[in-house]
Amino acid sequence: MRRSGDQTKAAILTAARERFAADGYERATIRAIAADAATDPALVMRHFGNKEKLFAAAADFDLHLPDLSTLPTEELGTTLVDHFLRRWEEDDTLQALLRAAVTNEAAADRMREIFTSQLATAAAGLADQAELRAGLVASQTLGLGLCRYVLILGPVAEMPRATVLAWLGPTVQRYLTAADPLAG
Amino acid sequence: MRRSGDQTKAAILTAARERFAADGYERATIRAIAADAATDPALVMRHFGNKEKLFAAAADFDLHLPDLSTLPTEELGTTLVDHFLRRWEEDDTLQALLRAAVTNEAAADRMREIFTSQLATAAAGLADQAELRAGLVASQTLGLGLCRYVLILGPVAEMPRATVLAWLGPTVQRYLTAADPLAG
DNA sequence: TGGCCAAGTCAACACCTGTTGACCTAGGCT
DNA sequence: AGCCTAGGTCAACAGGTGTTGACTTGGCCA
Repeated sequence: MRRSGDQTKAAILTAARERFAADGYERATIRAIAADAATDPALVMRHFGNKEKLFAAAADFDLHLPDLSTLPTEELGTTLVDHFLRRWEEDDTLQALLRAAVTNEAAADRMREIFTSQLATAAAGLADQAELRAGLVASQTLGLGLCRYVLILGPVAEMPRATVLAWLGPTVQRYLTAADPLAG
Repeated sequence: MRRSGDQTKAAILTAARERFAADGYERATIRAIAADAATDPALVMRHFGNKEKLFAAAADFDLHLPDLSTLPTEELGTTLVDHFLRRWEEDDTLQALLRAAVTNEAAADRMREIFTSQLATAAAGLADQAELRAGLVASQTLGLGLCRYVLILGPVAEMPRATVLAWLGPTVQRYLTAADPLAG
């Protein structure tokens, strides 16, 4: 029996996400991805054109942020941190994106779009200076993802979920809703 | 006139730091580094042995954290954030280290040592759970460096220094000195 | 002056990369 | 049956990589 085109394409996509997440853009080779998907490098090219487009397809990502305006104000920060943790864990995509973004301009562009536009849109309506607040939240949540899932810094990686929420929740909360500390 | 061995060695080291910082470990090639240092790839090998050792030499780094116990308690956070900003800006080393650490295990190891041991040592004496607090501070400061200097997220990269200090200072301060929010 | 050694040059190696094009083959269609 | 096409295989390409070894050259010392 032979696989359908869509089946192989999906297998390639999954393998690509795993490789990009584990190795970054340049160390993830088409040959390795093809081998993981039990297929031939040439088929990868036929399905996705070239390595850049394969990455673009594998790293398609949306934060799927909840509507923050319907939440009780005091739970904002914790809810958001919890959401980020789940987004990191349920998928290899964010890890692939971050590992690649550090050396690949296309990946960096996508990160900018995600952590600037998407976050700023969600932050709008809570307080003024939505973009600045989105940037602050990005700095803390990306730092968490970097330390916990990419660099695997002992204390951060081993921290129980509840501890992360208890410490970072208030930080994100403040970034989103507190008054500008420089005003006045 | 011919350069001394030490002069070329130093030129190579500088070029290597810049290339590793700009391109990451795999995209920074010995040939490019040699060209930047106006020398020959073979000389790079003679001076440093191989690429791994060259990176190790180029990414030699110490946070040089101030003694936190002598500081007024309420300035702890701001002082530390300011110190990190300066450490990122005065040198390409931290950027080289972070860009490489994402795909290179040796670089990741060094990052772990720096942002776990060095920070935990400085945090000891301020409160209990020094390692946990070091991890929290690492997540915020590395996130800041990542967003501001590596990914260059608009809002974070353009934020004036004073704004960074005003927002992140209190966060770091809390991570270092506040009581465990889960206790009791 | 002649010799010696550090410093620099050059060409090649073995290997790996993305990518291409020619080829084969299973299996549903008329 | 026989064809046609989607799916798969294979070998090769051009280019770039870290690394090596043999060679040349400049400048100091005896």
